[in-house]
Amino acid sequence: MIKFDEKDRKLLAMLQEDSKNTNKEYANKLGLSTTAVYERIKRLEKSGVITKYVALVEKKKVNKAFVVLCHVKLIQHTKDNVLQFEREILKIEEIVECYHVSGDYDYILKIHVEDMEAYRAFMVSKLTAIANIGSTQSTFIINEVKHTTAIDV
Amino acid sequence: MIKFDEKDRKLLAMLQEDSKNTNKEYANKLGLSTTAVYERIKRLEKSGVITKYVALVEKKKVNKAFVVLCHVKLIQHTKDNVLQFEREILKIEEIVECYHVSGDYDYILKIHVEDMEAYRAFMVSKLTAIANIGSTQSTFIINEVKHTTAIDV
DNA sequence: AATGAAACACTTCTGGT
DNA sequence: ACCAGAAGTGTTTCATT
Repeated sequence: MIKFDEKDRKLLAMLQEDSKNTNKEYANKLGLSTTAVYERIKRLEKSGVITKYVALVEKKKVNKAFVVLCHVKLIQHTKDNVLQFEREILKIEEIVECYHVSGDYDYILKIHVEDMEAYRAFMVSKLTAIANIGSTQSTFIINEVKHTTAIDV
Repeated sequence: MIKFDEKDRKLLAMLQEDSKNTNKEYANKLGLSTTAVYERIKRLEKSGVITKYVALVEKKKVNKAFVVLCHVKLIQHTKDNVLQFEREILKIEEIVECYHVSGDYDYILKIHVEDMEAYRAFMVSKLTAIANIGSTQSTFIINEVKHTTAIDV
C-alpha cells in the first residue's frame, strides 16, 4: 500500500477539487517545483490512487435532474441469477449507481431521468423488464444537500 | 437552455469519460479541427453544463472502502432545524452525499470510512453528535456493482 | 526526492471562409 | 461555426544536487 505524506494529501485534495490547474499552481501551494509536483502526480496515477480525470456535468442543464433511489429485491439468489441481474444493470444508462446491500433489500440503485413521466417509462420498459426482480420501492430525492466526488485522504 | 447537437453529445461523453485527452484526439474522433473542439468545450463550460474537472480516487487505495448508506429521521422539522442539520452535514468529511428524500426517512447519507470500527466511531462522535436527529438506520454496501459520474446526454 | 533549464506538446488566439 | 497557422503556455525530460 502506497504511503502518503502531507504534500501528497494536499495534492490529492487539490486534484480532486480541480484537476485543470497547472502544476505550477500546485507547486506554489505546496512549496515545491513543477517537476516535483509532476513526479508526485505520476506516482499517484501509476499506483492506482488516481483512476481517471473526468468532466462533471450539471444535471439540471442536461435535463436529468429527477433523481430516484430505487430499492430492489430479487426473487432468486443463485449465482447465475445475481450475475445476470448485475450485467443488465450495467447496460442501462439511466442507472448511475448500483449497490448490493445488506438489509431488507438486495440492491439500491440511483437513477437519473428528466421527470416523473420519464421515470415511469424507465420503470415500465427498462427496470422491470429485467428478469428475476421481485419487488421495487422508489424513494424520490427532494433535494441534494451534499454531493462530492472527493474522498478525504 | 443550451441546445446540443450530436457532436456536443459525443464530446460530453468523451470528456466525462476522460478529460485529459487532447483536443486533437477529440477532434479526430468528431471529424473537427482542434479549434472547433476548443470552442465547443468553452461553450459547454461557459453555459454551466460542465461544472468542473476533477481527479477520481480509488477508495480501496486510500482506506475508505467501507461504504454505508444511512437513513436519518429528524425530530423537529422547522426551517431552522432543517437548515442547521444540513449545515452540520456539509462539515463532516466522511459524508460524501446527503439527500433530502420522500418516504419514511428524511435524509439518506452516503458515508466513506475505513472499516466497521471507524464507522462506529463516526456514528458516536460525529453523526449522532448533531442535534435534532431522531433515528438512524444503517445499510452496509456489500458490493459496488456500478458507479459512474457520467450522465448520458 | 528534489531542482532549473531545455525540449516538446498542447491550448489559445488571430484572421479568414 | 468552422479552419489553418502563429503565438503563448504548460508538460515532460534531462543533467545535477
